[in-house]
Amino acid sequence: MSKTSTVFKQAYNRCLSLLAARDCLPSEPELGLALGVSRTTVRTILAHLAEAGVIAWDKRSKVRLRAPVDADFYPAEETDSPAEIIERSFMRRLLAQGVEPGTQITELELAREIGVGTSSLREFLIRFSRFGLIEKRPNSRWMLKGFTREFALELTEIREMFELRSAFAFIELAEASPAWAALDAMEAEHHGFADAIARHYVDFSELDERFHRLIHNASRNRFIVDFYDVIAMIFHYHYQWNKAGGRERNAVAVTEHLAYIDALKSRDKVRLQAACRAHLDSARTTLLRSLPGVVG
Amino acid sequence: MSKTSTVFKQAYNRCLSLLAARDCLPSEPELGLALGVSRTTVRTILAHLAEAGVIAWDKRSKVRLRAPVDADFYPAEETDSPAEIIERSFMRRLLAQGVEPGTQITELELAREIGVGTSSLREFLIRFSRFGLIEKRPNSRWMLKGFTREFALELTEIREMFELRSAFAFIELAEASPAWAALDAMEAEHHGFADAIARHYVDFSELDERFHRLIHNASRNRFIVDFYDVIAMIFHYHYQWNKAGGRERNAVAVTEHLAYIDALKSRDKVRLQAACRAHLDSARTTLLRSLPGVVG
DNA sequence: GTATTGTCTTTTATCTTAAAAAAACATTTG
DNA sequence: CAAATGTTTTTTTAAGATAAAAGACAATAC
Repeated sequence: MSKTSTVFKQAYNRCLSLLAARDCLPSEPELGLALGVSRTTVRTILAHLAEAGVIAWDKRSKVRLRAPVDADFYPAEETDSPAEIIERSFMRRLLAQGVEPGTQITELELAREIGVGTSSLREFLIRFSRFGLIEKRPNSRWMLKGFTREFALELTEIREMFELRSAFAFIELAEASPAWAALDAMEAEHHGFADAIARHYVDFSELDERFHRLIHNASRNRFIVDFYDVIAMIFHYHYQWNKAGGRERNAVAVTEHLAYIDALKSRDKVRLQAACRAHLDSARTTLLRSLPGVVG
Repeated sequence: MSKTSTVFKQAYNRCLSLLAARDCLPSEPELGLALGVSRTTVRTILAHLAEAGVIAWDKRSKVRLRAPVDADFYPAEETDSPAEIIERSFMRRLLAQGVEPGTQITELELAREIGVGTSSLREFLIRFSRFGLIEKRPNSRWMLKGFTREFALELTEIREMFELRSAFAFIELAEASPAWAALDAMEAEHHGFADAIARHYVDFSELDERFHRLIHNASRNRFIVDFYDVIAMIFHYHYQWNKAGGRERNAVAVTEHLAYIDALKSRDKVRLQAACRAHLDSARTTLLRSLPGVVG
């Protein structure tokens, strides 16, 4: 087969949502910008919308004929690209189901099980190998190393080095740096969470990631910034399937983040080191406790 | 087309070299181990050797009929896999010729220029992207970030963090650890270089890499160990095409390594920090000085 | 009976191909 | 004539095909 049309389908759905609130659509380049796709895809979308009777399209005029209904949207199963499907099912195997360290995997077999071509799977594995959880011997199979206690310790060791260094870089930023404004905005968001934590705790991981990325960006070092991808990936999937104690965990994290933000604003290195360490320590403890096979 | 037979050709050449010194060959599994290939490939090699009249092969007996001559060997152009060809030509563009930061590259065009298929090239670029020199926007091109001063500074910043930490981990190793014996052996090798540096300076980079990998391994952290791949790659190619001052550079490095080794053996943290820093500082200076467009 | 060889099966590396999506170029419209 | 639309070309994504290489199993030799 060939390239899937998931880009089109996702953008089509987004365009339908857009149409719920408007009665006409902007120019093709503008719409492309809004949907994050090329004009070629925009025109495909417009053609389909016209065919579905949602809009009347004639050159510059794209007028809504009727409000979009649920049946107009492409179902979720069709909007995921093979790359996304592979990532999710692979991470599920690795983190949710848990695999024995040393398990070997073959590209062909895994591709068949997930239902994608070998090339997509192969590219995913190559991309994924930088996370340190799999390894390949040339002309031979991939070896799963497993999400073990050792992995978690090695990961957090680097994370702590990088985050501490980034935090120190942060307080050296000029007063006028947009990072300080972003920090203020995040402080407000955290207070919002502290108030209504019970209702929103599932969404905290997104704020958590944005907060730590803001700090890491202050390092102005691509290796430090990129390494956060590893952490984000692990935390994203691991906690998604391991929600035990999520609520209390997040309440603690919000408090620690607020202390951390305070310390950053004080520009006091001793306070900062203490606040940062405190948060990283509790993050490590939480991660280790959630691992299978560890009594805690 | 299909998989290339470079594994066979390389192993065939190595087997011919082996035959120069022996008058018969060992069992198939043993030979496979010696050549680093599977028995399937061993049997292909034996069949070809027999056909070329180099050996007489009948079951367990593989007797040499004549000494291999130059014409028996596969030429160098045929023994490189597409993956190796891609790596070399890509690195040449990037480091030797130097590219403007921000240059965009298309997979298809580059594949045509190098003379390989798009999938091989694509896989290389994905693998290479972890080095922080290229970046990709989905459904669009790759962007070369260039081997700039910023890159060199970001790279050395991490390198210094990791190496210092590894060096401290090294002196905590048990007396019985094989790493100490390996360090002694390397010290001797360094003394060999110090004596005959003029003749061998081109080979120093190999010893340099082994030395630093020995230190990094003491960290027992896969992220630190893996990161040395980035450094090794950069140093390998960069100095290969930038030999100016190589001789003096290596003489200095040997002296610094010996001081570094001494400091490790003393297990004195203050001395170690000084020796390690001194070497890393001069490595950084050398790298920065060799960059184009920097006066120094 | 263990190591070696002979045979067969599976898997990887690589190229080719097809459709989707982007990008470039040409034409029209306000 | 600048911004939009119409058209064509190029490039990426994804799957499939094929020979090389690895791996597994059966048969043989010492």
